[in-house]
Amino acid sequence: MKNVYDVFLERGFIEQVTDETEVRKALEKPLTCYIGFDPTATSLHIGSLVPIMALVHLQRNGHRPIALVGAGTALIGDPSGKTEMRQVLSRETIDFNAQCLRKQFSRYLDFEDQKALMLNNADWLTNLNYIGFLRDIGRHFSVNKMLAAESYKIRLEKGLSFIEFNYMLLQAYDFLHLFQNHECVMQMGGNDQWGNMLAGVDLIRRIEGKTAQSMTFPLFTTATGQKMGKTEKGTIWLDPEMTSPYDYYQYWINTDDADVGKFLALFTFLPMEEVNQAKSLSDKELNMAKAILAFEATRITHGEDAAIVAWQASVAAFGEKVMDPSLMPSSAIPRGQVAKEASAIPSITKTWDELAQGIPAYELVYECGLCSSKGEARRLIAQGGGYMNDEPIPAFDALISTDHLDGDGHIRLRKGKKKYMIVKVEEKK
RNA sequence: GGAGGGGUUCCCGAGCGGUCAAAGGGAGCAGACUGUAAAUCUGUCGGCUCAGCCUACGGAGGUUCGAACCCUCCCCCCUCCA
Repeated sequence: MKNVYDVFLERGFIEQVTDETEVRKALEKPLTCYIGFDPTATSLHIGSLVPIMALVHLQRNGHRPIALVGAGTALIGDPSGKTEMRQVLSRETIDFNAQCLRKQFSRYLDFEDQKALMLNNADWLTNLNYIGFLRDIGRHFSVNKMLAAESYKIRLEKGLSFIEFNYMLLQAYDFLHLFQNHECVMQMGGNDQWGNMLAGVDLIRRIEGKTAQSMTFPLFTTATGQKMGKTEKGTIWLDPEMTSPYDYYQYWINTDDADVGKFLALFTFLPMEEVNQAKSLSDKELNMAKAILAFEATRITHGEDAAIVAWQASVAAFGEKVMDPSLMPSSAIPRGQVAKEASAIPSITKTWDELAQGIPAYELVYECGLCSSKGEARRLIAQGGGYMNDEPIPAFDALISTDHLDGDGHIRLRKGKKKYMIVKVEEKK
């Protein structure tokens, strides 16, 4: 079997490693490796997908991943690379979030028979005794060194409170705790965590006299320099209640050209030989590759059924697309003719009577959520960016009524090129 | 605790008594061009019952016909000193 290290390497997961040869060697045998996740919301978002995929790769290759929910450390807030102190969340909120994340992880990892573990650092951190902690752990840390750390630099200019300054000690302690109690010898995480992770490796060396390893992932931004998973609609969450599978799919299909290959490697399990095809694609074919990326990514997070519905909805909204069967054949995306299925396109329902009277276009555009204010809706339509059934809406106050229903009893509203909304009507009584 | 400097619209940042919903930039949105991408150019960019009105310049008061701009108190941030 291939060494996971090489899988990580060829798929672009690696930014820094403590010791490349040692890590590769260690990964020849099953080992335990952890990644921490912050329970700052009830769902993870696309930003956490790289670490999640890394855990899945580990498990698939016979290792034991630990997903560590940082309910304890979230009480402190990591100052690394942040310009300001983080909003402090209440204990209750954090605990609730931690519970939600547990469920979420089960979609990606198999927790049967301890094949993966999910732990919460509140279990050991909240019981620490202050004096004991200072004497056992605190004495191993040099303030001089910490002050020099890159991750604190920004904050030294703007102010760093003592509570945050301790974050590094706690994360290091986590690693030590997992090392001692769960034979965890490696930590992975985003590159912004490098300093905190090294602190853990260091602590293990000082206290246990043993070597642990860490590895960081690049912090991905899109080719346009945006953070992964942020759009004008807000964060792209992994929870289907918070971000619908259709929106999730659309996020991926809007990937920058330059990112398609990279993302296929990171966010799908397609074999690299097929992923590499993407590099030579352009125009229509590249768009197909984007559809495959979107489909596969949606499938991993929301399941195959949801992915198929999203793909059909996309076809319904943006037109027929027949998938070339030779393109990335490992993908489960349906090939050939695709049924158009509009049900995943967001919709609102009006009663027959309401619609029969006619509703001014800007009101309807606002009401269905395409625009966040009526003023914006007016401007949108006045500037020609509002469409009904693929025709520009002639005036902002043009009346939309039952006359505009199509054969399926739908009115399709569109904002710009990509944002669709369907207005349905209740059956006439 | 003391001295000084600050807090402006999503972000940065100008404004320092009326012409200020507030320059400029960034982000966002739309149009043109395209490939549901990028870049570029154009427009737009607080809300509404939209030629008018309402809400906004850390908070609360005050001066004034009129305040983001002046005064008082409070809160927060930064720098230096303890």
